[in-house]
Amino acid sequence: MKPRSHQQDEHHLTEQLGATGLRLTPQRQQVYDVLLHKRDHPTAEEVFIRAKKSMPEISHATVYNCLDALVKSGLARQVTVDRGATRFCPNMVEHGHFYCDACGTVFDVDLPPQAMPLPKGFEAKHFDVAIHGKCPDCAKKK
Amino acid sequence: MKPRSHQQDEHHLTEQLGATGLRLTPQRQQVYDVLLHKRDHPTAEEVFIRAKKSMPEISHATVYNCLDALVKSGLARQVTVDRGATRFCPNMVEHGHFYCDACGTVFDVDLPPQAMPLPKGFEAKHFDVAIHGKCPDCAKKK
DNA sequence: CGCCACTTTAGAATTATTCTAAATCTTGAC
DNA sequence: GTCAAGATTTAGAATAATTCTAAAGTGGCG
Repeated sequence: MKPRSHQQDEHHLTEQLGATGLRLTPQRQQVYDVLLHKRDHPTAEEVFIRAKKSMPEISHATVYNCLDALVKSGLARQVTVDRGATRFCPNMVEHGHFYCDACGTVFDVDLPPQAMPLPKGFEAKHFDVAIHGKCPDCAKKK
Repeated sequence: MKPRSHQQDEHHLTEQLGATGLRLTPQRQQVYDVLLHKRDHPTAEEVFIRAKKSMPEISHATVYNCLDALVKSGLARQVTVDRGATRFCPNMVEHGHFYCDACGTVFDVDLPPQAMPLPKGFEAKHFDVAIHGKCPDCAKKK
C-alpha cells in the first residue's frame, strides 16, 4: 500500500467531499481520522467517543452528520452486521464483512472477483456482503 | 414448487421449532402466516400490524419474540437493507436481497452457486447479501 | 463589509428494540 | 386427573440508535 502524506490526505478529502458539494471541516477531518486510526469497524457511538478525545466539543449529531457526509462522498462505508448499531469502515476496496458471533469482531474479507448475476433491468450501485460465523480464534476455543 | 397442506405446514412448523426447543403457539403460527401471506419483506412493526388484524390481542413484544423464534429455528430470515428497521423473509433458499433506493421495494435475487472464498480458519454459518440500486421500473422512470 | 449557504451544537423527539413483572398456558411426574 | 416447573404472552416501561430542530457559528465571494 502506498503511504500518503498528510497534505495529500487532506487534498484527497477536500476533493472527494467537494465532488458531492460538501466542505472539508475540522469535524469531518477528525471523524475520518478516527476511522483510519483504528480499523475495527466502530459504531457511530464509538466514533463519537473517540472523536471527543481530541475534540471535546464535538456533538453527537455532528458525528452522525460527518459519517453521512463521508459515506455520501465515497470515503467510508456503512456496514450492518446485526440488529445493533451501524458500523463504519474506511476501506473502500470492494470487500465483504465477516462477523464473529462469538467475539463480535468484524473482519474484512475479499469478495469473489466476478460480479453478482442480477436479473435483467436491475442497476446495482452497491454491494453489501455480511457473513456470520466464527473467526479462527473462537472456532478453536469451541 | 410443491403445494403443502395446512396440516403439513403445521407439522413442519412444530418440527422446526421443536428442534430448537421451542413450541408451536398460535402467535408463532400467526406471525409465520403473515410472513408467508405477503412476501414483501415487512418490518417487525408491519408484521405486528398485519398480525393484529386476525389476532387483535397480540402484543408488540410477542411479535419480536415470535420473529426471533422463527429465525432461530430456521423458518425465517432477518434481512437488513439499510439503517432503518430490520425486515423478515420466509424464503429459506439461499438468496440475496436487492433493495431499490428509489421505491424501497426489496427483491429476492439468486445467489451465485459457488461459495464465498473465506480465509483459512473462518467458519461461516450464514451469508447475508444486500445489493442497493434501482429496480427495472425505477431505472426506466429516471 | 455583509449576505448566503453550509455546518455545528445541544437537546428534544422519534423510532426500533429489549426488558420486566405478572398472568397464562403446557407438559410431564405422580 | 392434579400440580409444579418451565415456557410463553402481555402491557407498558426502559433503553438504544438515530434524526430533527432551532439557534449560533463559519467561510467564501460579490
